[in-house]
Amino acid sequence: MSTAVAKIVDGGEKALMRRILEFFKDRRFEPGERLPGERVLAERFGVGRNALREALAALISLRVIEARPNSGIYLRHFASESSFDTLVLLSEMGEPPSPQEILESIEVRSPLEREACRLACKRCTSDDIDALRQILDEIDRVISVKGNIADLDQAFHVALVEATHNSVLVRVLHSFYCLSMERRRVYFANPMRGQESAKAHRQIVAAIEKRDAAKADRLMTKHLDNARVYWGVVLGSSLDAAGGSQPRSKRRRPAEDV
Amino acid sequence: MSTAVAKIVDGGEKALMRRILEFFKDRRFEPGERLPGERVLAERFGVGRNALREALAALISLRVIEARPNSGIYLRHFASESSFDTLVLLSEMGEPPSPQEILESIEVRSPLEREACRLACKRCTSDDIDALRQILDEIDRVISVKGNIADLDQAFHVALVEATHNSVLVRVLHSFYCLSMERRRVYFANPMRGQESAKAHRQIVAAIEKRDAAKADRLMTKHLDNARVYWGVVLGSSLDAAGGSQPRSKRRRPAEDV
DNA sequence: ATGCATATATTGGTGGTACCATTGTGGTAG
DNA sequence: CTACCACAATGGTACCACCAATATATGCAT
Repeated sequence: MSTAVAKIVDGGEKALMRRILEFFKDRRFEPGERLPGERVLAERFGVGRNALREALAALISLRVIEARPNSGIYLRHFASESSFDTLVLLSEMGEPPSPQEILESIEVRSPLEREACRLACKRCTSDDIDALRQILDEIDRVISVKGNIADLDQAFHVALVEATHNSVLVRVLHSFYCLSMERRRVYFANPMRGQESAKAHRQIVAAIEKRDAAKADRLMTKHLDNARVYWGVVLGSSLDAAGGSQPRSKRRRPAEDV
Repeated sequence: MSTAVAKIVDGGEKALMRRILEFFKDRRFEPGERLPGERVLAERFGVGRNALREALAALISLRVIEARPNSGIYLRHFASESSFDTLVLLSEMGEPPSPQEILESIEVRSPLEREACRLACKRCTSDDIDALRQILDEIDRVISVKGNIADLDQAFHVALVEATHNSVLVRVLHSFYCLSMERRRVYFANPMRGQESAKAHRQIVAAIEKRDAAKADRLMTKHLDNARVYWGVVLGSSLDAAGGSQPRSKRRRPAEDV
């Protein structure tokens, strides 16, 4: 859905933001460096100062740049200061994350989702469980007609994290889900993965319902590990052994574990 | 620093964004609801359409609203869809997070920082260690003159997470650090806490240097627990028993299970 | 009364201009 | 060399006119 929305909005601001960010990369602007004035930039990109300022406002809100009145626009430290949602926005406007960023994202998601499982075990209500079960049923239905459960998979994970009743965690993980939406769609193009996923989901929900945090954690770890390994292989990375989960005794390649 | 920067930028867009968000709250807009047109909003807030659109562009980039051409502006689902950085931006413009959000943030930070410790043990370079030690020395210097180490504390945590060489993790945690900057300053107003913190930092760095992930994790857990308990007490919450980590007496090892 | 076609109003998107307050700079007078 | 002042450049803001697309209203013809 977020993609569909993005398509709607796309015609506007975001294309310009992308061009601006590419401009930064091309020109090798250093963090802290002052970049051309608004009027110059507007002319350079062939847009009015108005449209440019809107794009800059968005970039400011994402902490990519900062504007100092009567001085200029300055590039912030890119990798560390700019918000994670910069990546989300970029991916929404068609700039796919790099393989590196994908694997890094999975690495960050894992401990968060595991924490979500543990918290859900502590705090979930029967309503939360109902919501999860409803999504599980819907997933089964879609699987039975060989549909793509990408959206429902995200809905499940959202519902799960909402069961933690921690709105900050919901927001953070929601950003991750948006970031990986395209990849999720590819992943679930294979219906078999949908079945695997559905099975794991049911087990996780059952563990949460029984308030068995250890089991829920273990199941989620395994569940996420599948995706991590999959993308590690697909992207041909060597990061796989450095994933977000701790050695679960077996299934760990000591190959490059430190 | 981010606060200082915010002060510089403050005069501009952000005040308007805050007013808009307050307007949403006051009017009890429901998610998905269409809100007044740009021209109406501009007049309502007594600003030009231009300034309003810049604020909207920022809110769009944070996924608080979405604009559909030839249709209107629509409010997105607030708690789950809007980005975590919305909170960061709000705090930068003087809207402090609620106690609830503070404790929730700590709850999310904890597993991330623990993961950062583990990853740093695997991947940190001697340069990373040097950077950390340099900050530690600087912290000692400031403590010796009874200064406030809030900024340095953040620098330490940033340097630590940078030692993971995971840029996504850096971005996410950086957002958290920005969000809690004001509180950190309050916390370290008491020099004793600075000393406690410095000691814990040294132990953590030592553990990381020895690649002892279990110990680093344990130390970080304890370190964060101090802050969690502190803020739980200060904010008078009952959430403390539900925090991201277990009671210290239980001495959890890295990923074990719980 | 119905139904289709046209006109109108409204939407967000964009470019342009003029102006403000502030600041940095550079030249000039002392 | 210093002090002062004028000027240029900055981002911040407002207002305007227009566009393309849409939803709504209108009106005409059947």
